Amino acid sequence: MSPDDVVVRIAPSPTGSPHVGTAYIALFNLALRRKQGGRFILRIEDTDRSRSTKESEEQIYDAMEWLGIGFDESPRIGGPAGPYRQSERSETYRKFADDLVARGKAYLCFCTEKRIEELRVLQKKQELPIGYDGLCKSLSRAEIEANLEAGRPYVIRLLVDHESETVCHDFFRKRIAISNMQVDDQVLIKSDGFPTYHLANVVDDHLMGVTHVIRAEEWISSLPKHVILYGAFGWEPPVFAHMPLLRNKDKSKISKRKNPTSLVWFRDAGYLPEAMVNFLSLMGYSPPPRESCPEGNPEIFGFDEMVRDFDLSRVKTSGPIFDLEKLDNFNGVYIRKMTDEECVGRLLGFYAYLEAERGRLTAEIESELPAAAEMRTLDERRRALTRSTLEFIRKHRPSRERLVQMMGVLKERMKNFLEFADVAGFFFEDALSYDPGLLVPKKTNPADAAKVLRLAADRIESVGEFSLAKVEDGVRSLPDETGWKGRALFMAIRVAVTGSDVSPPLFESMEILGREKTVLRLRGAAGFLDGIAARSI
RNA sequence: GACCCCGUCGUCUAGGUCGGUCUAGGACCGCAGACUUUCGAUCUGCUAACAGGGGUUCAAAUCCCCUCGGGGUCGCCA
Repeated sequence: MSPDDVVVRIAPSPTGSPHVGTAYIALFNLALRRKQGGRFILRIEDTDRSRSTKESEEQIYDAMEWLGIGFDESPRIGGPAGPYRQSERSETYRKFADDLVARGKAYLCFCTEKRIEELRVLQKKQELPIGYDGLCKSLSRAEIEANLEAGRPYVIRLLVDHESETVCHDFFRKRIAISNMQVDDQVLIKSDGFPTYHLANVVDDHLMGVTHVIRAEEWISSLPKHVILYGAFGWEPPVFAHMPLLRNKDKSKISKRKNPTSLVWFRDAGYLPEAMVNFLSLMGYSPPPRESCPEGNPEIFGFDEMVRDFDLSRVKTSGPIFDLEKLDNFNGVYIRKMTDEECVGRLLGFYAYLEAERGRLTAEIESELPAAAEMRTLDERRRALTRSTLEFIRKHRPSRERLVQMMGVLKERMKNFLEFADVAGFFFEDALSYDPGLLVPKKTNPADAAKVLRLAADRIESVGEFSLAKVEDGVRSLPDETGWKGRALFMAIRVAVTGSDVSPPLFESMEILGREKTVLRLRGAAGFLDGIAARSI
C-alpha cells in the first residue's frame, strides 16, 4: 500500500429502490480511489431489519454495475475486512459497545419508547432542546442488575459530556465546532440487539481501515457523535468530506415525490449510464479547465477523463439542483456520439433489458400514478413510451440490419432510447392511419391531393434507379407540373409516406422504406382521400 | 424553534486559497438567424448573475462583519 492510497466506501442501506444520491456519492468515492490508488468498499448497512430487503440489496448491485461503478470489496466480492453486510457483524458491534460500557463511555438505558416519546413531546412544548435526559445514567449497579434480571429491554447509549464542545473537521468546510449541549446521548445498540447506524458505521470504518469518508451533507449534523465515538474508542477519525445534497427544483433535498430518484427509473427510461455518470459528475464539481476539449463542450467527459485530473478540493459545497433537461441533453449528446452500429447495439441491449423486465414494467404501468404533480407528468410520459416500446418490440422484432439502416436519421431525433419506437414506428407499420387535415394542404381539396399523390407515386415508380438523388430529381418537378406550392406538396407526400408532419428527411425516409412500400403508401393515402372526396360530394 | 451548512446568469458552474488580468467565462434551457421544402441535429448571434448593507484597501465577485434568503438535522431510519 503506497502512502497515497485511500480506503473509501459507500454504505447504502438496502431499503427501497437504489437512489441517485448513492450513485452520486459513489462516483466521487471511486474517483478518489482511482486517482490515488487504494480500495473502494461497498458495505451494506442493513441494521434496520424491518426495512431492509434482499431485493433492494440486489438492485444496488445491479444499478452500480449498470453505471460501471466497480468495487474492490463488497458482500459479493468479499475481502479481508468482511463480512461486508452489517447484519452479519452483530457480535462485533456488541463487543465494542460492551467495551464502551465497561470503560464508562456508554451506559445501559431501560427507558421505554413511550417514556422517550413523552419526553420529546414535553421538550417540544417547553421549547427545550430535544434529546435524552440522561435518566438512566445514574442507575446504580444493583438497579441495572435488577432490570437485567427482570428481562427488561434496554438500549446502550453513548455517554456525552454535555459541558464541553466537539471540534470536527470537514475536508471542505474545515473546522466545525459544536457545543455538546446539542449532542444527544445517541443510542448505539437498539433494544433488538442490532447496532444503530452511528455505532456500526464508526466501528466498520475503523475496522475496514477507511481513510476518507465521502458522504452526503445530511450527515454533518451527526458528525460530532461520530467524532465523540472515535474519541471514546481511542481511534483516529478518518478524513470527512461532506458532499452537497442533490436538490429538487425548489431547492429542497431531492425526493421521489418531486424527482425521479431511483436509478432503476433512469435505466427504465432509456438513459445511458455514461450520460448519467457525466451529468452526476458535474453536480457540485467541475474539472480543472483544459487547454482543449475533444467534444467542443468542456462539460462532456468520460469517467476516465474525470479521474485523470480529479481533485477533491474542487468540489463546491452549495447544493446543486438536479436538472433533468440538462441530463436529457447529455443523453442526446452521448447517443449522437455513437456510430450507427454502436447505437443499434446499445438500443438492442436496452430492448433485451426491457424484455427481461417486461413483467415488472407492465405491472408498473398498470399501477397507480404518483400523486405529486411533478412526478406524475413525468412518469405518465415514461409509462406511455414504455408501453409503446414494449408493443413495438413484440410486434416488429426489429433486426440489427434494419435498425442500422435507419439509425443515421433517427439517432439525432431522440433524447433517450425509450423515444426510439415512436420516431421509428412508421418504418415498420404496414398500414398508416392518416389525418386528412395534414394530408390535404390548405386551399386544395381531397380529390386534387389524391391526384397529386398518385402522380408522385407514378413518378417514383418510373425513375430508373431507386436512389435518394434520382427520386428527388423525379419529384422535384412536380410543383411546376401541378401548380402546387413546393412546401405544400412535399408536406402532403411526407404525411402520406410517414403518417406524420414531423419526420426524418423525406427522401432519406423513402430510401430506407424502399420503392415498393413508398409507392404503396402514396397510393394508399390517395385511396384514403378518394373516400373522403366521395363522401363530401 | 435550536444547532449546523450554503448563497455568481432560470439551472449546472469558472473565477474566490495568491484582491487588480472579470466592461464576470463556459454548459443546459430560452430567444433570433442560417441550414434542412417538416421535426430534430448542426452552425452563428443574443438575453441573463457576483443576495443586500456596512467595513478593510489605491483597488473586492474575491478578505472581515451584519442582515436577509435557502437548505439540512433534531428517530431504538440510514
